[in-house]
Amino acid sequence: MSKREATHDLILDRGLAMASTLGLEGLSIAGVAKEAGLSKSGLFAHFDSKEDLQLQVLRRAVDRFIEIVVAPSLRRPRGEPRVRALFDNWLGWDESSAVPGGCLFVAAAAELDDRPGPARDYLVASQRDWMEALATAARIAIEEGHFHPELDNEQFAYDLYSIILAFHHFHRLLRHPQARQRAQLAFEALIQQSRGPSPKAASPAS
Amino acid sequence: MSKREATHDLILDRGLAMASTLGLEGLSIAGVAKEAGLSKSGLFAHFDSKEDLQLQVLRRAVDRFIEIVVAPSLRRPRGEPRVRALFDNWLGWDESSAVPGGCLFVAAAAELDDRPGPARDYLVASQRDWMEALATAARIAIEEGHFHPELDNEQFAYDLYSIILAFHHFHRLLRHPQARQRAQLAFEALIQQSRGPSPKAASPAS
DNA sequence: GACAAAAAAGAACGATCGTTCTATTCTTGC
DNA sequence: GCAAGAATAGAACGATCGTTCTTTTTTGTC
Repeated sequence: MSKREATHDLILDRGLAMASTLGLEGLSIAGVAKEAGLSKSGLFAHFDSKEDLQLQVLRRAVDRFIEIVVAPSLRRPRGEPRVRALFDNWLGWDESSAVPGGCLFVAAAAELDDRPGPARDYLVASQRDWMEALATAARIAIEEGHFHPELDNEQFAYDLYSIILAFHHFHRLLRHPQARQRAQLAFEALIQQSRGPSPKAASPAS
Repeated sequence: MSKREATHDLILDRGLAMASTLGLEGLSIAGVAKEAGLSKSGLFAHFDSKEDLQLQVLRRAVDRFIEIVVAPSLRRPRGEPRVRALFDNWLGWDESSAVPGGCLFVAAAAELDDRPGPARDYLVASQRDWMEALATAARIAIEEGHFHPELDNEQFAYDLYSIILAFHHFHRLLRHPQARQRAQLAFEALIQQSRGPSPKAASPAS
């Protein structure tokens, strides 16, 4: 690895850590430069613009997420065990040293949801990929006979995502001591519900 | 209402709308001033600092949330009807004209979770109040015989919150057309589960 | 170890930020 | 309608922002 690549890597890692606590917009060239032991212009030689830095930090976050969450889960047996691994590793991601300020995607989602541009486009695309990966994991669990055949696997992905988002909210903002336990109870209830007969027939009352 | 109060009110309403799209940190004195038809210094006469403006905008958001979500729900019958009203109005809040950029609390949560200060303190306190209100609504539904007597009402509050957070994520970021329907299906499943025998006994497998 | 190329530093730019000051305009009570 | 006071405008501050330029240092190669 050339010196350029090594420095580039270091910048992105420090930038990712900073962005997780300060947000993508909170990233300042001077701040990242200082953290990486560079001057502003020294850092700037690696990027076309601040927008470019933000985008590359987002890409780095996706890379790390795949390393920490996705890849290990794919090495687990198909079906429910893999779904459980996805959930467990996903919870762990939020406390990973790669993102000391908590999941960057949650922070970026709030920042970018009304700001069009390449960063938003990339975030949306990667989130859709992730949702499809979750739905696929559920579909495999159906094929394996672990989940009920009529389970709505897209709804499963939505429900799983919602548990994690609430965990992030209670853990990071409210510092709720039982956040993880709440998430795990919700997950077990979801698994239970996914095994049983289709609960989709619930008729809206009132 | 004095002129001062009227201007103050206008500033906070425009500030709230701007903060919902740009975030609390994205609020600039110059930007809010322009939106309110004032000069920078004219606006500044109403606030001690930018931090003060942010805090007061947050307070305004809580006031509006109570008007739009909480108060109408409390006028509904105790028990499940009130729980349903809370959920419906909460979904509506995210599309209210008061917050054109989506729920400010979600945006503020991501921004403030690592930034200590009065704004964070206030957000955390108001979120805890809201969680207790949700748990109380569930407890009342138990008392009314609508929900199962052994339902964990704090877990119910967690589950309800998670549905809304996912709705916000899918609706605001991914612009998912079925976001609302997904949220409603999840809500019906939660209600169903809250009526039935306690599902807490799910034993972690694997 | 000299030399060419690559990488980083340093200085400076215009713009915008939050904030403070003084001057001006508008409201309000008589 | 006039004076007193409140409300706002305007100008200016130091700081920081992203960005560009030139100069210096470092790296890798024969």
